[in-house]
Amino acid sequence: MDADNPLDVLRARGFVQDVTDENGLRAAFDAGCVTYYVGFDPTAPSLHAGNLVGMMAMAWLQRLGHRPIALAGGATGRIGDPSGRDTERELLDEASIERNLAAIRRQLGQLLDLGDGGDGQGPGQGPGPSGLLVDNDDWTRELTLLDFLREVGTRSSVNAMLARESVKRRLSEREQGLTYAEFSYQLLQAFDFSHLYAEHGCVLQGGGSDQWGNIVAGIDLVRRQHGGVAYGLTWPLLTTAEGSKFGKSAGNAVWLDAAMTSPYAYYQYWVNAADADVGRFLKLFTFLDLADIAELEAELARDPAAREPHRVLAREATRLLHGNAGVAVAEGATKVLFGAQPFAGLDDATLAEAFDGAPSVELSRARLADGIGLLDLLTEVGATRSTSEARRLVTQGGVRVNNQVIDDPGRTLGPDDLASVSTLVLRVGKKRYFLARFPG
RNA sequence: GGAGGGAUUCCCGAGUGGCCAAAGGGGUCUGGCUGUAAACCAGAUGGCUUCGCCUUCGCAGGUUCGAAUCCUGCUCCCUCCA
Repeated sequence: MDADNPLDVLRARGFVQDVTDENGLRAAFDAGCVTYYVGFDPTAPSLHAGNLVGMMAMAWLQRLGHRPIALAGGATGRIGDPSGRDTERELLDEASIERNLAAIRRQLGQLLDLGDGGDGQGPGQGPGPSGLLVDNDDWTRELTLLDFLREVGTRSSVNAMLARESVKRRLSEREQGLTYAEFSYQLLQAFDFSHLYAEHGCVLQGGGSDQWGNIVAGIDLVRRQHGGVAYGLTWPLLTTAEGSKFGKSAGNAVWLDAAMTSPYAYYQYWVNAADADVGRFLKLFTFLDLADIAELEAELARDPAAREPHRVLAREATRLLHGNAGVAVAEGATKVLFGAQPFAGLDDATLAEAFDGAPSVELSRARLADGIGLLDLLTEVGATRSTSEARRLVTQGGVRVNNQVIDDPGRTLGPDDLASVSTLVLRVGKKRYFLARFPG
């Protein structure tokens, strides 16, 4: 067995759920540079942690000498994949999709060399040739319905389409139904694959395991339309050890955009990984050697309370996205926030750095002088959604001002409560911090 | 086209005239324990100017001192028959 085959590398790290033709793909990898693609939906203003699996898989393959194509689903994103979702996706307007595409391009560039003028410093950098970022809107927009029916429609079996699990489920659920657009999604995605095969010699599509059906549809179309051989590879859809969805923190997505999820919050997400997930995540989301990871896992077993492997995971994951500067800020803030000593008498700059990324609100100094109700402030800062909720939290002892518990819902805050010259630190629960600034 | 059944607070799901802001479970949040964990324990979970008041039980009306509960119409869904 050839330990250097990309398939083995990916499998050893947990990226492989299923492969269509293992021996064929293995041979293709051995034979030379394989062009592969992974699709990303431009339905959000940023990619999120859930997209990392695919991004890392792509980066590994590029490192091993193969050529990535990132496909932004500018066209398919306008329809919505019915796989794994119960309701039809809301359609996005053109402007948002354009904006989202730009973000995807930027973020993928952090891990991959897409040869598009990005910084090219991505850790995916290796012997592999520069990749490509394409938008399927480019070849779908001009396509007429008749062309599509002739090229794709005549080569697609409705019987096969109906047999797909995602379609079957929606058809049997009378409550939901399936629109024609959604039904056609698999053909559009298949067409993407076929197009990339013809244009760029792309012979491999990767995706989450929920994409299996769509990928297979593409492989079929490549064969029927071009007589070509193509492969598919899926990775597992991650859930955390607690069974919750991977990449969600307090119900919110963990975004890759620093403006949406600060480096500190991002770092915290990883530090908070469950013990049972740390090893798996190290393999998936860092480029550390497997041997080093094995060592970390042993360390975790030996002394779980130290949580050193968690920190390594957080540091590496944060570095990939936000660089060393991001790591420094995140670790600095973590030290202050979770350090033993109370942070009294700090200056604004220290506070600002420690809390970089914590939600903050600027309020007028005059209001502070007049006295601001604690409940109102909690709500204004975004910690709570209503005064009632704020009252509950305070009464339950879940609120701290400058790290000191205040359980009097009638409490009014004034200038004396500032932690520094102009900043007041609110903390809800164990780890949620909010800042109120009162510039003088 | 005909006959039944159903729509309840974030989700599931009780509730058939006052004791219902609405059982129970899930989820979530807070507190305790701890390792910034898991498990476990406890409390909370519509809003507000919070010992009280206001708005919620598919939508719109009506009966009643009083309705999530009864009546009328409407919308949507399900099951069976044709």
